[in-house]
Order: sequence, then C-alpha cells, then structure tokens
Amino acid sequence: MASGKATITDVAARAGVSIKTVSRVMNREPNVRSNTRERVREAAAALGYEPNPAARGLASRRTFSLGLFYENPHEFSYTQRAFEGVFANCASAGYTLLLLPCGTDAGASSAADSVLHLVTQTRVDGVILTAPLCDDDRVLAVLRERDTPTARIAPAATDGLSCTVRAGDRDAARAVTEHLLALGHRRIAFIKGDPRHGASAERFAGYQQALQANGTSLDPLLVAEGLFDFDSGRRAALRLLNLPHRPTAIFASNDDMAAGAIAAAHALGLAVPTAASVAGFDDSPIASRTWPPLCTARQPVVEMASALTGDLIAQLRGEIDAPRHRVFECPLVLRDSVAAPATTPASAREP
Amino acid sequence: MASGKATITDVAARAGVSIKTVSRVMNREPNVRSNTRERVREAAAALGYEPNPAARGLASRRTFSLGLFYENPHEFSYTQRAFEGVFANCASAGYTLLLLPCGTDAGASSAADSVLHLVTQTRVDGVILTAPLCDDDRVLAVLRERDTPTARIAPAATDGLSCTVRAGDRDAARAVTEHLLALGHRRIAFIKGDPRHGASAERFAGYQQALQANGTSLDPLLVAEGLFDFDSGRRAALRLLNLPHRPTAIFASNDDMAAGAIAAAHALGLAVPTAASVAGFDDSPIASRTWPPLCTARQPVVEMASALTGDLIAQLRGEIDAPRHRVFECPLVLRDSVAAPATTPASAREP
DNA sequence: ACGGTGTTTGATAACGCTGTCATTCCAAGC
DNA sequence: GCTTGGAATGACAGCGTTATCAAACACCGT
Repeated sequence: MASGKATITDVAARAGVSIKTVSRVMNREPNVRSNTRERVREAAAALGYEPNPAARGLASRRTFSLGLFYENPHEFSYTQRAFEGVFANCASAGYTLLLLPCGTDAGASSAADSVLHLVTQTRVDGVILTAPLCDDDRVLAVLRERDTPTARIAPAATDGLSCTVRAGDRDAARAVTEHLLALGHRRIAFIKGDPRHGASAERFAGYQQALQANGTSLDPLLVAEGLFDFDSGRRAALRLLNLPHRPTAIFASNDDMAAGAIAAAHALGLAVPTAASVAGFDDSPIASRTWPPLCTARQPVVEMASALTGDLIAQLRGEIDAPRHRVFECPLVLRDSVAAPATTPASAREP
Repeated sequence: MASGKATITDVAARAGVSIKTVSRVMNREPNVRSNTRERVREAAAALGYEPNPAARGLASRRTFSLGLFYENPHEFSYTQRAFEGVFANCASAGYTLLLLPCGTDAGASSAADSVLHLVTQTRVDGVILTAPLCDDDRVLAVLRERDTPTARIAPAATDGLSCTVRAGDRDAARAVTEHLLALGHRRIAFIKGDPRHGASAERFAGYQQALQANGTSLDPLLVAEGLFDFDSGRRAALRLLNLPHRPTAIFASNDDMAAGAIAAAHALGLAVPTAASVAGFDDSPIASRTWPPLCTARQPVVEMASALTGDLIAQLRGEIDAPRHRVFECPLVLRDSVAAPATTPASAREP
C-alpha cells in the first residue's frame, strides 16, 4: 500500500465508481448502497488513501481544525490539562487542533488584534478560549463579527452565544473553607487569584460565604492579593505569616500559590500543617508534589475541556441550537497540608 | 477593512496587477518592482487580505505546518517547554504547529502506525520528534520512507539525515556529581532515568566518570532505577534512604524524580539538605517550587527546541544541505537542596 | 537604431476535493 | 406493462492559490 500518494480519482477508478461516490463514503454521507460503500472502503484501504485536507478545505470552505487560544504562560499546567481534554475530543471527531498562544508579547498590540490575525490566518472552524481571554470584550467582539463559533473555559459570565464550561468554584471554595472551620481554624487567611479570571471572584465569594455562615468575621488583614503564580503566593504568605496575630490556616486560590505558601512557611521555620495549614485549589500536578502534599479541591480540567470541545463540535455540525453551559463540581481532596490548629496560642512561634 | 473575505483576485484588481504578481509579493519572491510591491502591499492591507492556506496548500503541495510528536504524558513540563520553543520559531517563519500526541494508547497498535497515520492525514511539511520517539526505528523508517524531513530532540544518536539537538548531559551530570564530591559527599546515590531516553545513559555515564576521576568507587547498591516521574523517584529514594549505610546525597536524573526524593526524605523525617542532599537535572518549573529548592543542571529546553525548529525550517527551504547537530551546555544551578554532608556518621538517624 | 540579455509581468492550467444538479436505478402501486 | 417517486450515482463547475511558460519591458553595448 503506497500511502500518501493516492488521490480520490485513483480510489474511484479502483472501486469502479465516480469520485463523488468516494467522497460520499469518505464523509459518511447517507444514500450509498452498503455494497458500494464496502467496495470503496476496500479500494481506499488498499491504496492507503487519505483525503487531502487542503483540497477538502478549499472545496468545502472548512478547515476541520479548531484553535485553542491561551494567554498566560504562568499557570501553564492548567492550560496543558485543558489542551489534553480538548485534544482527546478533537482527534476522535476528525478535527485538528491548533494551539494559539496569544498575547501582547506576541508582537500584536492587543489580544484582540492577535486573535483576529490568527483566526483569519488559520481559518479555524471554531475557537476555544481560556481565561482570561474568554472575558475580553474585544476578543469576543472580533470573533462574533467573523461569525466564528466560540467556546469558553471558565468565563466570568455566559453570553447566550457561546458554549461554556466552568467549575463550581464558589461551592468548592466554600467547602474548603468549611473544612478548615470544622477542624477548628478561626483565623483563615485567603490569597486571591488573578483578578482578570472570573474564578478568582467566585472562589473568594465561597470563602466569604463559609465564614459568614459560620459566624466568623472576615479580617481584611487576612486577605492577600495574588496572581495565581507560585511567587505571588509565596510573597503573600510571607506577609500573612509575619502578621502579629498570625493565621492558623492559609487558603490559596490555586495550587501554585499554595505551593508558594508552603515554601514561605518553610522559610519562616513554620511547620506545615503543625504551625499553619495550607489549602489550595485545582489539584494540579504540583499539589501532590509538595511536602506535605496539598489539601485542595479537584477541578476536573481534562473532563471539562473535553466536554466543552464536544459541545463546540456539536455546534459546528448544527447538532445543537442553543449553547450549552456546563458546571463541574470540584470535590475536596484531603491531604496532609491541612490539620487541626495547634492548641497553643496561634501567635506563638515554633522553636 | 473587511477581513477574511478578500481573495487574491480582489487584491489584484485593486492594485491593478495580475494575481500572479500579488502571489509574488505575498510570498516575498524577488523580481517585483518595489513600486509595484508597495502598491500590492497597500491593497492587501486595505482589504485585510490573508491568503487562504487551503488554496495555497493545494496548489503548492505544501501545508506550511510542522508536527510535533510526543509520547509520554508524564514528564510533561519538558514537552511543554519544548513546545514553547518550537512555537516561537514556527510563528515567525509562517508555519503552523500541530501537536501530535502519539502512543499506543491512542488506538494505534504501535507508535510507528500512529505516526504514519497522523503524518499522512495532516500532511505536515516536517516533523519534530521528542524522546523517546526520536529513537524508535520504526517511526524513523516510516518518516524516511515518506521523505518527511525530520528533526529530533535529545536522540541517543545522530543519523546523518535529521537535524538534532541535545543537551551536554554527560558533562553536566559529571559537573553535578563533582559538585557533590567537592562538598565532601562520598556516598552519592544515583536514580536513573527512563532507559528508553538516550539522555538517561548519558547522565549515568557522567555520574560514573566523576566518581572514577575522583577515585571514589561506585557502590551498585546506590544506583536505583527510575522512569523520570515523581513517583518512581520517590520510591527509589525511599529504598536508598532506608539502606543500612545511607547515602549522604542523592542525584536524580531529573527534577521530577528529585522532587520525589525530597518527598521521600521528608516522609522519613530526614531534613534536606542537612541529613541528605538532593540534586536534580533540567531546572524544570518544579525545581524552584520544592522545599528546599532543587540544586540542578539547567537544560535550556526552550532555546534548544527553538534552534532545532529553525534548523528544520531551513532544511525545508533548502537553505542547508547537511543536517545540523547542536549540543547545549547545561550550567549548574546551585540551590539549597544540596549542602556539605553532616560531620556525624552518615548512618545516624535524625531525632 | 539594433540585437542581446536580463528583469518584470501576465494568461492559463493545474492542485484534489465538494456542491449542485441532472440522471439513472429500482421497487411499489395501478 | 407502465407510471411514479425516492434512493443511488455521476458530470461538471468551482474553491483560491501556485507553477509554467510566454510576453513585454528595460537597459546595455555597438
């Protein structure tokens, strides 16, 4: 079988049918006698025929490819897991996936310009946007103007046009906080995430809700700003752990920052979880690689991305009318970075 | 500027030239009067014209896309950094990058089948292979048979056909070991990497060379098998640290395993680096996220991948005749996971 | 002014497939 | 047997570029 050389004409000749019929078979179109279909299949297999995507694309005005836009190189493991889920679904649906890093660093003046250029250049049939791109109004406007079907991962809000998928951030953050409260923690610090991500506000809201429901007041001093990356978490934790009235637990909005908090605790000679508990969010790979491993909420990123991709492809095929909005629950993952607070006064230093 | 709708014909009409001239300008071909060239450029810009890649591909029998094959989902940060480097160069050269995860899990019976199918289906102009795929004879045979220009990252050996790039694994591993020896360590354990990767043998060789040059004998008990992933490193370190005559330092073949070794030490109540030093290799993101941060050898993966991609594209363009083989040095990165051994007998346990 | 030698430009045929629409086939109904 | 209508198939015209090759042009020396 000489592969990669045969054309549809060769297959048609071998099967004794017209090229149009071969096309029908290759595209799984109906109205082909099963007898004929089988003959064509055999001919195609014998010749090692694979349709030429360029010709297909030119004739059908489609590319059979999707673009996955992402912006931030930090917090990359998230993008990567998303990619894994997207890819899984693309491959089985016959779509090719283009990874399109996009940002102001790429030479374009804005993310929207960058997206516009990449979309018109690659002519992907649809795009998937990760946070925070998925909430950039200019980016969304550009895609809408071009009528490019869009799906969004972890948007701040739905828009009635694009399929979305997100985690139940608020509920999960509440659950994490409740877990800390149940263990006896009262001074629970919180490290916020990148404000451009919709999830950041949600997770903070969950934290607040849990405190409120518990009747615990929120000490503004215990809330620190972060950007979802290790170093911002480390710095925020250093500040929090140096507070006169030190928190007994730190809840970081994601695992990378939580890992930073653990490093900060170590640097200050505070044992985790003995002197301070640390909880994260995501259950990203780093969560099981820190010492002690991180208590966190598992965000099923791969499944989320896979489901979203399925929805996008269904939309491209016209199989669904209204956009789907999925929410995935994030179960609590108990690990050793969290324990009951020491009974000694929280302000006491370890030896 | 209506974007994504204009065709070459529109541009030609607007510039008052033939489509062939527009084509010349878009492809930076010589022999176009600068006056004409400028006129075409303006027309194209005014119309927001972007060449249709499908039409280009069909007419020129090229796809202007490269495929990056990778196999192992574990040790993903490496693949990811490689991707970053490859992408950087693709984008600036006008190539699109297709990420092609490939493995026996993907439904194909072998990696070679998987590669063959993906290459014929996507018709990429060239492919980049990461380890261990880059040393799979069947994969290489398939690509050679199809005359698909290939570039390889971290192969075990060069083949006179494909461009390659690799790290100076042996020298760097020797340097790491020498550093440990210089600090006074004599019982230095080694955790090997995945035997399918060429780098594994090289790094082990560097370790051996350093010991030998130092006149230190290699205790076979101190050599453990690993697979480059966190858990195999953790398990190997557990065994090593439970040895009656415990090593004072562990040199793991990569950072993920070194992180596992640190976790193992913590689990056994051994402080790092006080009771045991741990060194890694790669300087991957995890290396600066462990506590203490990892002493390691920095492998400049992004630059390596970028350079390799440049070479592959140059080859595609016929700009170079013989394949290039690059070797990148890996400088030692000193961090706190390594220190001089305790003066107390190495067999003593910490309290 | 003339031929010679590039350099610049254009007309037209591919490239391999899908979409449109016409045609053929076949089984059921009268 | 003879319609009839839907299922099955095919002829052919694009899709928007690049490649080929020929034509037009510019500039040189004589």
